[in-house]
Amino acid sequence: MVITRFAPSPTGYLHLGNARTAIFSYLFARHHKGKFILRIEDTDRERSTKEFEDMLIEDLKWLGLEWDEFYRQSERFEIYKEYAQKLIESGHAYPCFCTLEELEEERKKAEERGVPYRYSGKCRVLSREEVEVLKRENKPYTIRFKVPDNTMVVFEDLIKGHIAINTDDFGDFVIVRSDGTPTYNFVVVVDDALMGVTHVIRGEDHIPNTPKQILIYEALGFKVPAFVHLPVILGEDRSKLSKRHGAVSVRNYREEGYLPEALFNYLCLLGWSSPEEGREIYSKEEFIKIFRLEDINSSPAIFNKEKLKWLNGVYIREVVSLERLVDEFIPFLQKAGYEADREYVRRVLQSTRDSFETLKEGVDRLKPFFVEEVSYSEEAISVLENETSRIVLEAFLQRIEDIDLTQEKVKEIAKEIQKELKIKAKDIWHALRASLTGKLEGVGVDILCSILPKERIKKRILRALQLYS
RNA sequence: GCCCCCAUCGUCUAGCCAGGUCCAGGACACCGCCCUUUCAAGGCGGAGAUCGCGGGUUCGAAUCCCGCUGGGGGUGCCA
Repeated sequence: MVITRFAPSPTGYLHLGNARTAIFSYLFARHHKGKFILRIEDTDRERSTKEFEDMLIEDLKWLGLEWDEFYRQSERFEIYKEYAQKLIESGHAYPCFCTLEELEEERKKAEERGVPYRYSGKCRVLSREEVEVLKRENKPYTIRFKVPDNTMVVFEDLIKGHIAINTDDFGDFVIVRSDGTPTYNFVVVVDDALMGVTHVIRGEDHIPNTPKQILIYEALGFKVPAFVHLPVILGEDRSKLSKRHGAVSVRNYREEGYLPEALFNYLCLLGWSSPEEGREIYSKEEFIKIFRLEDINSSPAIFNKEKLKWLNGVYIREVVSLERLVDEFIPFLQKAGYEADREYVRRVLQSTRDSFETLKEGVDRLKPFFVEEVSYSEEAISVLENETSRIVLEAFLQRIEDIDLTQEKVKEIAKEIQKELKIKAKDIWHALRASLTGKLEGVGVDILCSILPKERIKKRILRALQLYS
């Protein structure tokens, strides 16, 4: 059975790159009817917080991911301790009493001489007696993994292919900190092995860690899983997507009014392309059905907000159901301080959902449907100040009195006014638009009139008349 | 510095593994036209890549090989 996992550390909001990694892991597991695990990697107690963990989980759920098992590394320290002990006993690891300062010194020296830095292995040769003495003196120590000299560690990455790295490139590394907490490269192996993870899917920034981990798998007698290193997501300037590129967390996009399905879909399109050439819109279920690792591109992709936005627009106007759209839209309305009953919102969106690309943009564009009174732009005011506008508005008011306003009816009335009063169509619509929306651009006036309660229409026109004619 | 990864329109990509059907296809963005009461949306069309560069191999290379360059990542008692 295929088992994959997503293993974020709760040190910030869910990053787009991580979200994509999670999605691919999830899709791969579901495609193979396997298991998907969520594991919180909070071994770094300094930087990890419960708040971020909660946010991470919330955002993952919002994206539509569900997991079959959940773990938190901070609750598994006993297990790691046990395996660290095993490694020491089998001679694969040893205590290291070097201080941070000593190591810094070594590093600096290496740099000065222009040679790649590796831990010297000073403590590797300490005798059992020396270790006992130092321990008795209560000297703090880390535990280091003993890395064999000049050995090629080789693995077949399912995306990158054959990768070979020489152990001399890294040297003995720390697996347990001096405060007793285990480090990433060590716990990730213990957990993946114990949890039966078959495919380790993660960002390519982990490639250099992989040989270290393979060495631990082997030392512990665990089966080495398959590795899948996803290309990273880059910002416009081709450097790794990060905070300085602006909105980079799932949360940001959620708050901007992006639909989870659209973000999910877009993230999948970064680096993955459908075997059905040309098709880009897929539901989660469809993705699960056709997702294959072979279709993942091995080069990094630049995140393009424009395309995400376009895709979100596609979802808003034609993919999600009206009811879902209403559900998603209402919180944004409320946040903007507008109130409206569900049925009204439903009617508004039914005829306007094809004209905006994010929910936030939608709220802005549909303002005239939800506010009591509008405020006028300079251009709108200058239109309203025209004599023609006054005539149009008065004529319109007169004619809507006993009529049930539909889009067609509004157009009819406009035509009547055009004919009878010899006023250009453009001027009629301009006047109506200016008085009803306070602007010269936006939703169709006929649509607005067919949905906005007549009392409000009258009130707005009257007010415009009062103020500017 | 050292190690590793990557390289097709501005961007995401198809094609590359199994060389000819590719003077390179699609999507976003861009430009133009149409629709139209405005702005969007939509429809139609256009421009945009000598496939990073240089060598090979071959009758033939985006596709195979070598070198170079460029970009990215890693180089932690972070993950």
